[in-house]
Amino acid sequence: MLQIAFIRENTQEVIERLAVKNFDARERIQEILAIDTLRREYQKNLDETLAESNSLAKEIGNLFKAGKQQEADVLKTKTADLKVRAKELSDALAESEQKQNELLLTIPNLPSREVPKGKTAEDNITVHQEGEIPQLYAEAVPHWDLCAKYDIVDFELGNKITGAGFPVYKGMGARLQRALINFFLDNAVAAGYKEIQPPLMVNEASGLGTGQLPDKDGQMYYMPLDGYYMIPTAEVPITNLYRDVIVNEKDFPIKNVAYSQCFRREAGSYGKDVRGLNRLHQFDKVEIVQLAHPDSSYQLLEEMKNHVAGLLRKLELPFRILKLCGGDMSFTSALTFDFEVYSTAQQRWLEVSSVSNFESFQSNRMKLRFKDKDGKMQLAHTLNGSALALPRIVASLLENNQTESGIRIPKALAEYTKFDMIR
RNA sequence: GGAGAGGUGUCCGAGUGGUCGAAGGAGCACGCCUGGAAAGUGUGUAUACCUCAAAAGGGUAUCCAGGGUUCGAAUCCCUGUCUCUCCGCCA
Repeated sequence: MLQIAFIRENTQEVIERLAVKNFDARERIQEILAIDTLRREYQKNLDETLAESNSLAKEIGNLFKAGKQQEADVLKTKTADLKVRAKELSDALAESEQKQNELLLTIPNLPSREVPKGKTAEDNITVHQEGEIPQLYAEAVPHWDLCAKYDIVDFELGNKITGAGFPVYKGMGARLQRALINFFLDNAVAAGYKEIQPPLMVNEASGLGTGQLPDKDGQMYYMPLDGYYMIPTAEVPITNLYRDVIVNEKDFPIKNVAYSQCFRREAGSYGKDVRGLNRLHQFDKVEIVQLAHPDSSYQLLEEMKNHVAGLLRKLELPFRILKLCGGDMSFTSALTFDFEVYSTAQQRWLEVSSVSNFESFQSNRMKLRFKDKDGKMQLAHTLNGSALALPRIVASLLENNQTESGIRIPKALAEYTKFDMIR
């Protein structure tokens, strides 16, 4: 959430930068500013009214003590009017505050100044590419066929038990999953991230904190009986660990890593994009999250990118890094880099990681702050990235490493799987 | 799920319906003391919003949350929520 004071003082800049995200904020901002003026007016009047009745109450108390009943009673009639007025004003204030807040929640984060203009994924900029795209033998097939051939991921069984998008991992498939999770976690811990195991369901306040709500309501699974949401990513519980927290400036950067299953309704997805492991309702992901001092958040974003790149290198996967254009960025992000690995049998790039700096957008929603050197309260910056999401990594590992005699497991990973071929 | 007890500042902890943003302690910060440290000692130590060009200052709110009673609520009443204890159920 953007800060109202910032919008008030930098109205034109806010509108211009939001335009990079293809968000026409002109009308909305005017509306917010109008309510802001009104809100402050109510606040002022209410404060004055309450100040008056506070001082009258004090006087009445003193008169009672002095035994001056009658004089006290006279003042009492005065306070009755003030009370009515205070009630009206506080209702009006609460209403305008709520309205303003609702509107503010609908404004996306400002893109950082280096975000390229653009409307769709076509306009993203490839900033880096490395690794060789392997030459496959003639009968090479996409991963869903490999999954069936080696009986490692069973989509049919998942359909039976739950529904589409909930695969069952079997045998070496299940072991490969477990190996990848440990591989990713170990690498993150070695890089200084503290391992956390969070709840897989969160309450509404947490959804609001990281920005899934109200923007992506409908993309999360919801448990109406208890009012909980299944997490779409560990980012939600992990970042919300610090909701309403004043962290110690000396502790920056705070680095956490969590493995979790992720649940996404993926309403509106269809076609070849959802084939096999390409898009699932339940999947596994290791997520890294950092809380940072505003001065160093972009430096840390680079560090996170390097970490992710290092993982892909160890897995010997060809990958590229995209800087997302304004139109392809998420609601909450200020700058995002996507990592894509090449899936040779599908002949397409698959997104396996998204690394973002949210600046103070999430921390303002969460009231995640720190006291700076001058003793002033400041919002921290939050960052996160996938390191990594499993399904498409598995897809490309299977496809890129398939041979006539089985699927080769990269060396770094074989230490974890305890097998180097899937046969 | 049933019964009971309780939620006060960074922490511990006091609190009678008015003078309580809140005693006292610990912690922390800065100073004095010391060769240095400990001890001792002095001062300070919440957040949000409004007001003010800014700072200083001032106002309002906040003692789990939301309502209510009252001229006045940390204190009384109601609801919710969380924690603890006991019982039940259970991986």
